[in-house]
Amino acid sequence: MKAGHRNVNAIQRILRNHGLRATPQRLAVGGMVLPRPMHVTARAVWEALRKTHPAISMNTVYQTLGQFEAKGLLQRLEVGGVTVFDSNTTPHNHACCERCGAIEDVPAAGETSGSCPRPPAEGASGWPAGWKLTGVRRVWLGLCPACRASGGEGAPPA
Amino acid sequence: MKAGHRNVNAIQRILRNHGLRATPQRLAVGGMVLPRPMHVTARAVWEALRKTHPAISMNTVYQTLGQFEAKGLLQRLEVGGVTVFDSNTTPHNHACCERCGAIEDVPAAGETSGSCPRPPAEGASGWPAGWKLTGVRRVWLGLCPACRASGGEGAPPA
DNA sequence: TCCCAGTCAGGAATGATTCCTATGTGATTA
DNA sequence: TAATCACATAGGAATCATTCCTGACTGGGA
Repeated sequence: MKAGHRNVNAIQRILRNHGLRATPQRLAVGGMVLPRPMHVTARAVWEALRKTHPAISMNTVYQTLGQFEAKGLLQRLEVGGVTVFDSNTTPHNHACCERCGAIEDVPAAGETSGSCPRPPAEGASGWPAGWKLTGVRRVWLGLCPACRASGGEGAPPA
Repeated sequence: MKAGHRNVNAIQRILRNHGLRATPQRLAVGGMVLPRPMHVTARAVWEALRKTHPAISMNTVYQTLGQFEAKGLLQRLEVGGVTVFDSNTTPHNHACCERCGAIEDVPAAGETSGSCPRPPAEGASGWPAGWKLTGVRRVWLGLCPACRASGGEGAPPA
């Protein structure tokens, strides 16, 4: 849970490698989201960081997350009407719980190989006429294990 | 362009069949979005209907669209950070222009049959452990024909 | 040490969506 | 046809996420 110096140095290196100044705020945001794949909202980051950086503003969090996204360190998702940042930037899909909003990564495997992370060849059947496709987002909808277990198969969200 | 009586009657029938009162506002919303597949935002509906119903409120539009969605007459999409309602409720995918935000339906054909509109068999490789999947949303990202033609292959959104 | 670009915090502004409430209206029943 | 009631509507306030603006601050190079 506690970010050691090794961690901080690693984040610092990542930021500098991407042309970003390693400010305390950015190190804090990076130290929270970059070490492992996770999904967070801007608000969640802000609330978590206020414990260690009481003065940090939402503005800074949004700006920092936006910069991380621009540098390819994060991926922005809009799932279930919520904007979340995903620190897993490899091609993959997501499952979204329709009851609690939980999001889980789903590997792109198990589908027609290459059909998910990359668009099909232009002109293939089903290709929207005239479009230039560059990527695809796939979101599975359903119930997460917790909601499924709590008999939520039809119950409304909490 | 002009909604004839035949059209109004058809909408009226649809509403009643779905247990909804056929009020003028609902007929107006339904007459605009139901006759043919289209993608609209709540605001677009509101602005269009103000011409014929100057007093209609956003509240009513949101509520009506929400009811249509609840009855399965519309499908709600969140694409590119915008909420749009799609009157094509058959299983299909969407292409979204990253420049102008245009949305186009993409038939589910041309992919592994059954892999898109329906989730794979539970337990298949790539299935998120413990989840109960009920559906999938796939969005192709790219450039629409218009933006592509206007040399927008790298230009920023207007 | 001075200067400058990049950062930051705070607050205002914007825009979508939802909530609240009094009033209006369609459908049902007598 | 009139009375009644539940459902709908309009209007406005409230909420929430996100962005914009501004002035102050900071680290690094000249």
